[in-house]
Amino acid sequence: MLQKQRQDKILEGLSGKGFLSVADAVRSFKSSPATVRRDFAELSESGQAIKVRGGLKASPGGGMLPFSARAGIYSAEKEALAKSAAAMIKSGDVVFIDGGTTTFHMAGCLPDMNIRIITNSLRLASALEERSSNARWEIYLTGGFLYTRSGILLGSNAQGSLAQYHADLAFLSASGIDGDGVYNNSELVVDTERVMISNSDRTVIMADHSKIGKRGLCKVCDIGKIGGIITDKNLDSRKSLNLIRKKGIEITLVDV
Amino acid sequence: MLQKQRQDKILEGLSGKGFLSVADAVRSFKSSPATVRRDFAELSESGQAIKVRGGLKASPGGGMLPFSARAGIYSAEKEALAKSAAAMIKSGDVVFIDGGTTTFHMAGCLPDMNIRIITNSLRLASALEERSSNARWEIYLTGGFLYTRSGILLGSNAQGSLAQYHADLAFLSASGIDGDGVYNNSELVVDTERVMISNSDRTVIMADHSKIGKRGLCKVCDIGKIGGIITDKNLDSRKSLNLIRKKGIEITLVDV
DNA sequence: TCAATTATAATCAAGTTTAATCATGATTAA
DNA sequence: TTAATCATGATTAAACTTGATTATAATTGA
Repeated sequence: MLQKQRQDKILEGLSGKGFLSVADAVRSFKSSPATVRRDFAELSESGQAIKVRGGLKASPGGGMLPFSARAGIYSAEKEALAKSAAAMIKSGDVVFIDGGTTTFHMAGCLPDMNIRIITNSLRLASALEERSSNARWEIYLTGGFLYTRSGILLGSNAQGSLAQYHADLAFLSASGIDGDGVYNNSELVVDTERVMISNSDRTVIMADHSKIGKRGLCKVCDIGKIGGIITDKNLDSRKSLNLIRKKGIEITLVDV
Repeated sequence: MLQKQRQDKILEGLSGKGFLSVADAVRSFKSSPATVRRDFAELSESGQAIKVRGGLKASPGGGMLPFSARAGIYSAEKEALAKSAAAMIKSGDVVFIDGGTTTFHMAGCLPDMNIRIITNSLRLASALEERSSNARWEIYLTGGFLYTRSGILLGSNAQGSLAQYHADLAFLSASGIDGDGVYNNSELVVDTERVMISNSDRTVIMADHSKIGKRGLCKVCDIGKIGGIITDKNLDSRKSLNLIRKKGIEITLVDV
């Protein structure tokens, strides 16, 4: 396996579990400990993860896969979720759109209305820019530090930028959601998401079925703060969903 | 098989898997390793993929910058000015880079050092992001309203973001420059440029020969505020340049 | 605490990959 | 036709990656 390929897979594994031991990596990649250590060292050097004794830890800004690696996952579902989310937007609305692959799909299906879009995703802004020549959109991007693997702007500057706006709707991704709260894997992402939630009238979580009933590294907010959830019908069990519904959250189930 | 055909197929394969090794490509296309490498190098040069040891990796943008960002921007002069500008940067520097096609070229030639780059150009940030996996850069983007024709962030939010930083060097484009001052054609652009100038130790204007001795709609600043000018040697007349030199501005003349 | 265990960093040789160079044949323009 | 340009494949020296080895450092548990 190519070196870079292996390193991307390491980051992928890391974003799921938060930690990867040298021994596990040796098994998964059939490489020698020396090679695994060198990979860990490089990823740590370049700030994409943190080397600790015995293995590699996800960095605080991590939990974010290389965008290209995630973009393909469940894309049919994500596309459907995005369509459903876009349908909630009315002319004149101001909307926050979070970074992440699910929300990214909204770029392709936002209605041609008078809307203002505020995002911290470089990718989303780029994609919107391409389509915007015919559309009546105003696009605002937050400032901040660019996390180059995910194309998201984060940090205090991003939060400060967001705090200057108020939106009718906020569309957020999540790595997990259950009857208790909403979760995501990166601390820094969570920080900006909290600002979006508190500065918008209604928050909608977009999460494909694989996220329902799961949790993640960081809790974004109590489930009560959420206005609605959009997910797809490919759920294994409706148990977690019913728990969420009991809390009075509006759930939109999408056919794929 | 034709070169173009082969490269298209390479990109096709890449979008599915994310990786293509030299060895695999040699098998699929029945070409020599040398040819495959040349193809990989070209695709990487043009930003459509990323060359890594052993093969080719899908670009983090999942594919592409906005088409307009790639098309018709290249020019040998701008490339040369950008190289000369990049050579001024030292490790540890904080640099402002203005939006504009000349400064955009710096994305391709910034040195692999520990530098922090602050820009209000979405295109530049996107281009930098694609190259940043190997480099030690920290990229900051200003917030603000996205001007979709130019991919630049402007407005009070952009100025406010910029005002929070201080840079060693600021690289600015201009639509004109003479013995009196520096000029640009958009008020909003000029507003952000003024913030860059006042918040940096040294301002360098990047302007090809056609801009020397010209003016523009808005005056950005007095010529005295400028630290240096980078231009090319294809000047018709050195008269304006001498006027500028008399004011004590350092002028870098670049061969094309 | 100390010794046993485990993890790491440094070094080296073997194996790969790469960039640079050149020669060849195809294509195009003068 | 001739010259010029270009894509291609072969060759080779240099650069890089890898796994093994070994000495050093950190952790563990009695």
